[in-house]
Amino acid sequence: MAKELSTRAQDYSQWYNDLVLKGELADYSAVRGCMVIKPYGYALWENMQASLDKMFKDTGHQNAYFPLFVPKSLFEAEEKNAEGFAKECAIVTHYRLKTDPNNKGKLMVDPDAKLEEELIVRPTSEAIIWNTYKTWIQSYRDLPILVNQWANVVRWEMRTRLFLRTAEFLWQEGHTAHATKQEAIAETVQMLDVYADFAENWMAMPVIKGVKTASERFAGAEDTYCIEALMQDGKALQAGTSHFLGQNFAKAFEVKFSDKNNTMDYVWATSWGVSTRLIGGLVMTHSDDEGLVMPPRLAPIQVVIVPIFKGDEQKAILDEKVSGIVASFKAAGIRVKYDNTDHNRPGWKFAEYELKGVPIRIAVGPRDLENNQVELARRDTKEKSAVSMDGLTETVSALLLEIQSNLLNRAKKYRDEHITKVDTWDEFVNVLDAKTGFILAHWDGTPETEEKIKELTKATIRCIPLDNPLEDGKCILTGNASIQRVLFARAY
RNA sequence: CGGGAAGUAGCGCAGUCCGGUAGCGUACCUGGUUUGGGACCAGGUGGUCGCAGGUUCGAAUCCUGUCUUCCCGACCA
Repeated sequence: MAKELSTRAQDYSQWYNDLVLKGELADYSAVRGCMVIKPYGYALWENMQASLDKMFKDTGHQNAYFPLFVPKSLFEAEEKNAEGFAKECAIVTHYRLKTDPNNKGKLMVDPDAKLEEELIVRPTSEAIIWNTYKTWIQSYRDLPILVNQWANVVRWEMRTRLFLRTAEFLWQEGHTAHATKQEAIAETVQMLDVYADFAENWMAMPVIKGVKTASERFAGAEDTYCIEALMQDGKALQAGTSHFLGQNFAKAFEVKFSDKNNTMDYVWATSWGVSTRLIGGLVMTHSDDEGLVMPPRLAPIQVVIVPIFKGDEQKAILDEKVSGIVASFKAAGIRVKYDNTDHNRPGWKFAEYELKGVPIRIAVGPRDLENNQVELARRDTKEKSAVSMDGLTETVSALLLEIQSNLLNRAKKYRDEHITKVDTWDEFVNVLDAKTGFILAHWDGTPETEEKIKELTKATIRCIPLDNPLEDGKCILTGNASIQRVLFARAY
């Protein structure tokens, strides 16, 4: 029977959970705050990884892998970084269990197996990586180091949500070392551009590039650049960050190099990352009340073919005909699934693949064979049309591109309609509550005002957009002088 | 971590107040009829009621503890 979904209007949070669970992206697990990523969800992640990984390599980076555990003494070396993450760390204190003498069949932590030094399960890897880089770097000839790792990290969040905030999540973290400040800043900006490119052109999720204010900055960074996306409920999602770390980690870990003139200097650093949170962003950007909507470039299944038949004889004819179509699709690089299972009827399959967000559905039955055509349905607009079997691969390839760009345009239109310039406090509060979305408003530049606004409205400064025009104005809260508008929103 | 809700068959739920050995829908299996938007008929399989203690002749039900999840806050990518 029907898998009932909540609608966005009814209950946005429940709608999101329904899509993730019933669309079979992920499941809850027996572990607090940790989810099981199911094959369909993982296939999506693999497609994201593959695209990003290629972009990293095209910009000169290599993959490596560093340990899951960070000795406490290393973890605390960079003070601000340690402080920032201290409240959400999982810590390994023992290395052995033993059978509990007072409780048959149960295990207990062996008190004799206490570690000399606790190990922190990495919430991020700067510490262990910079401790390693120390041994890799002596001369300017060793620079730059351009390394990325695909890994899992653990942050003991108080409140978790599937993909958006889980205690363990998958991500990539790039960690680079440079001889000059300018080069490190250029790297930070370059990777931000890579993220923005990926978000817009693969995920079809428009983003605003910007710089975080001091209070929203990554712990241990000089500057945090970010991409901010807007979800359908009008809340912002930080989709990726790229940090200019200055010489903070080099100083904390004593990483120096000698330049051409044989003078010693600390190394300049960057780090940048995106996570499985992007999947949550993708879901909330495109999906509708019928289910997920996958952008073709990342969709695990781009085209599903549903045969319509009565009896084995018709099925055999269709199988034969469709196998040619499938081969042609595959040759053209199209990810296609032919669902000729007999235990679900066509109507069931239609609903199921809509829920899964497959961009294009092709239905083909005896009637179509007579007319040398198929029925083609697109997920983004729900339009159905009869198209010729001749040139079908080209038709489908072109339609996938069109759906990809339609999704981006649709999301961009929504996003642009939800960027509002306001000049007064009343307007600010009204827009935040009624219209929602991003708000461009003047701010006096002080952390105190930023904090006060957050307290009063739950809105935060998402970023100072990179291409921000300078413009004299008055802070919406204090009325003090301001030189530019900044981007506010309520956020995930 | 504070406030609220929940955990019973793969999934969605009833039963819990008032203790007596578990039920409905769906899914699944078998057979048949079906198949262009979530099929129908008949017959079946499947649960130590989240977990651990306790009270009792007897616990899904009462008591204590604990784990997980959802929603709203504080914290965060």
